[in-house]
Amino acid sequence: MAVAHLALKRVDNPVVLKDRIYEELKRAITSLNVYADAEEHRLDERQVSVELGVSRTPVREALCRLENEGFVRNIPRRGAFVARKTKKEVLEMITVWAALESMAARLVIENASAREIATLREMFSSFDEDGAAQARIDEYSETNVSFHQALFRLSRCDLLSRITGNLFLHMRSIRMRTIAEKDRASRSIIDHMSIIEALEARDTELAERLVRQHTLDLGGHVEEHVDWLE
Amino acid sequence: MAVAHLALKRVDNPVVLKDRIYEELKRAITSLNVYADAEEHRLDERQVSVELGVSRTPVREALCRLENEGFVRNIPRRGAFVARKTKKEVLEMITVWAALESMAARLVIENASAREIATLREMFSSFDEDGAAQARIDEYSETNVSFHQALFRLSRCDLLSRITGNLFLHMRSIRMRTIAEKDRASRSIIDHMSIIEALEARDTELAERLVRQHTLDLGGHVEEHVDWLE
DNA sequence: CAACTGGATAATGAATACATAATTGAGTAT
DNA sequence: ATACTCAATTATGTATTCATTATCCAGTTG
Repeated sequence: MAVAHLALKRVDNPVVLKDRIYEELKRAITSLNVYADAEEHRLDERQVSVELGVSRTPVREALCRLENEGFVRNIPRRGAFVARKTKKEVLEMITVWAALESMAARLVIENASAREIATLREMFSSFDEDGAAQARIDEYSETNVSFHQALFRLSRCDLLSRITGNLFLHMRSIRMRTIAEKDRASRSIIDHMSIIEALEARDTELAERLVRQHTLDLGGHVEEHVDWLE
Repeated sequence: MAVAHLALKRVDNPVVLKDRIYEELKRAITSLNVYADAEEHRLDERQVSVELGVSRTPVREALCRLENEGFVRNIPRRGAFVARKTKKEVLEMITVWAALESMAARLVIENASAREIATLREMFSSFDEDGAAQARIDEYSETNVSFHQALFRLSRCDLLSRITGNLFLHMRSIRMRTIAEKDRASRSIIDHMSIIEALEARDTELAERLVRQHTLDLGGHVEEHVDWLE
């Protein structure tokens, strides 16, 4: 009897409820603008479980994970709340980000091909004219995020990408506001071009310094101008 | 009736079972030498809950958190296992560590007093003679860890400390083995002294570079000599 | 005798039930 | 009328139960 040689793919781990709930809650939490209104966003376990059509158990496990990642704050006997970062915490996130991304820049120079680095430049090709970034600020903001994510991807270090992934989510609402402010976009695009040039020139020290400074500048901006964080 | 103005401290959150179980499991996991023997360490939910005298629910929540922090690997319908890092993952942890600690060095120079920096030097005072570190290798290893932790503490950045705290725990068993190897201790103490001198001189760029290189050297050592990681 | 099939067993994922603590509102007293 | 007390209600923390799935062993067949 001939054994059929089927091209079988390894079956992916059975997706469990708690993971899907985790994903869904994370999506929901990161898409609502936490800093827009003053009131606290409470996550009612029962309500969430009813809305998702599941019991409280997997919801609680998802909330545990989200709490550990800093998206949710759980107060015993009081319930779960969408976490709001203090200004100090935001500044610390930016500091960590600067540390990680400057290391990513080093690794990009070590590991990425000229072709790959060129893709970074191409991302900004449609913003060549003066003021284009400012004019299409939403679109530019997307590109901006993509640029930073690409930097981490090209570093070939999964852990860097993973840690930063959550930092990005935390920073999203904050970033959306700051990047939209006057004169930040044009400044930002100049920084990015300098970074790309340093990468192309394989100048490790320069690239590292530029990346770090670019992010720390954001920190300085937040420090000075953001007053809507406690 | 006069209202007494007592100096009241905010009452600490009621400690809940899942948190204590988390602490206890984390302690137990990080103290067993995962890389010593080949067999997988399985965490039986029922056994754990019976041993701790609680139900499975808080145990599961603790395991969720530990999984999220990378100490436990949960395979659906199979159970929880103590996570073993691959060589790639260890090298990535070291990379992240280098990134964070070199940033910490910058912040130490910004934020720490001369007195505080001096405490770093004092930590090594009892290892002054040549070979002392090598002779009392266990004691030196403790001091070594304390040094790095102190660096993060003096950076005044809680987030840096927190992220690194878990990295340290992950690295503990690995570090214990590598630091004990021939000639690593004396090399290590020289590095540390150079770092302290750079901090004392408030030479940001030098301190940053030395710290990064010290940690990346550990990475290089692991890359080259550690063959007991998959 | 070896290998495959099928059921028994055991453990995890999810749901439900129960206990405890916090909040809220009504009632009463000052 | 205001403020305090106490009880009812509600929601969280934990335990327990149920269901599904993976593993393992025995029986059967070639």
